[in-house]
Amino acid sequence: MSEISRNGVAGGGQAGRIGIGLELDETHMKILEVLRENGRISVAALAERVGISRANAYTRFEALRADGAIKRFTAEIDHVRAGLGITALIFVTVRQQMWKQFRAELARMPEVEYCAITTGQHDAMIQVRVSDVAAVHTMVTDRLANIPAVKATETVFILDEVLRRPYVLPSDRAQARGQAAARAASGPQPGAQPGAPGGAQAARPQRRPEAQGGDVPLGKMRFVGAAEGRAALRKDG
Amino acid sequence: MSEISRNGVAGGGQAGRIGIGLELDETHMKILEVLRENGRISVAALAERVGISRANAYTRFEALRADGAIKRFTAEIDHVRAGLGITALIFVTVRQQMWKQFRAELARMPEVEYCAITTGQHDAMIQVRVSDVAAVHTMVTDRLANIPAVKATETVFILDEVLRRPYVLPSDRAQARGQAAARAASGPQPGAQPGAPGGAQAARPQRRPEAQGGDVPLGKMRFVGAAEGRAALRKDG
DNA sequence: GTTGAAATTAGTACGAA
DNA sequence: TTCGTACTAATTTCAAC
Repeated sequence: MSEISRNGVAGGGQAGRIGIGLELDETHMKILEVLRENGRISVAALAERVGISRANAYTRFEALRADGAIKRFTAEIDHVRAGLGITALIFVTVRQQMWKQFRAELARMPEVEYCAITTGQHDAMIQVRVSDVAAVHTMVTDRLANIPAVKATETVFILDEVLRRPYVLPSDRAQARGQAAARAASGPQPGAQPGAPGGAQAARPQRRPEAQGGDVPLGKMRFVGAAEGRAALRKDG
Repeated sequence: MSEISRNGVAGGGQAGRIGIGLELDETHMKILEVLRENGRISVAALAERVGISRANAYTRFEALRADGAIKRFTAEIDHVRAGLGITALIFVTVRQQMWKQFRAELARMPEVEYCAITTGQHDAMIQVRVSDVAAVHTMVTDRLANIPAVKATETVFILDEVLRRPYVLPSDRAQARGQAAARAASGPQPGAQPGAPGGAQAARPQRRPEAQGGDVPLGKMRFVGAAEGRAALRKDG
């Protein structure tokens, strides 16, 4: 189990939760959508936007929080303004049976913002934010190199973060499918507004765009599977 | 300019902001730290935790928001509970001079949660969240393959998200450095609390841990530079 | 930049549909 | 379950210091 799944809520008290919890209906999803785009909205305003009563909104809000469907509320910071203008991805190959140590060491590195275990050539990807490129070098050669669990690393720099979206819920999907189908009929629309949330009340046809013939030869697409024994390694972390 | 830097605040009105904006002092940083771990805290409680008056907290809070240092407030959702249990990373090689189109198409794919332009073998990394593995396949072969800008892709699956931290501010760094130095003197402390925010008032010695002899041969560490002409390509997106 | 008081709003508890 | 209302507590705003 990951740290994320173990302690979903920072500072919250509902640790060790197991089981499916509550079933999320469409109203729950609407609440999550609103909360993702504006985490500081008042419950009263939330109720109005979702179209339910205030009391109901309070009940569902608390349920989502307690259930863990909402893990936490956070402010997205402009890292450049905060003095951490350099972002890098470090792909790490981890020595077998040493995941636990790797994770423990990760927890001690505050410059690590995100870490995921992946299939493919490497075992994990970590994202770090630091003040300058020298700090990346220090991070990799001094900090990561001192972890016995780390077998090898590969570092790339992030030049630009094009997109970071909070609109990732199944309901968006249906909407996009409809838009895509419409586009397929009417041609491209370059001026589309990517992040505009206004479509919450819009109709969401469920048509799916059919395959239209690719520009990329399928041979150039690689799906990279897990390295040997990766699945087993997940358990001991 | 990326979408992120162009429209920092979702739904906000302060678009098109240029320039350095306000200088962030230590109090601003404290505010950001608190807000990252609890985006729904009241300004009154925030003032108390930071150790300033309410009026001051309101002023600074608004300044940070208007300046764009706080881009938005959002709720972190448990994607598994929300029905999007599969996360994948797709590394994309983009055809030169077609970044603009690539970005426009990305904006139409709601399953894309994050996209960054990187140095290294590929040009961009996108993170997608979908309901099942088949959807990843569909996404890559049907959606991405139809974008002329996409030359090639490589897909890996995320097996587990070990860490997602909101505690990424320069002030954390000094604290961690002090901890690291202390550890170097007193031995490892496996039971350390990674995400515990309580250390806000703690002393932050600025000592840096010196290099202690690596376990990883330096030859196994790769820093991957930008592909040819990448810097130029950034401008036209 | 701080404190204190007024106005507004948020959160809670209840009965009714 | 959900809604509507009334009640209590808290927050935000605005003033003077």
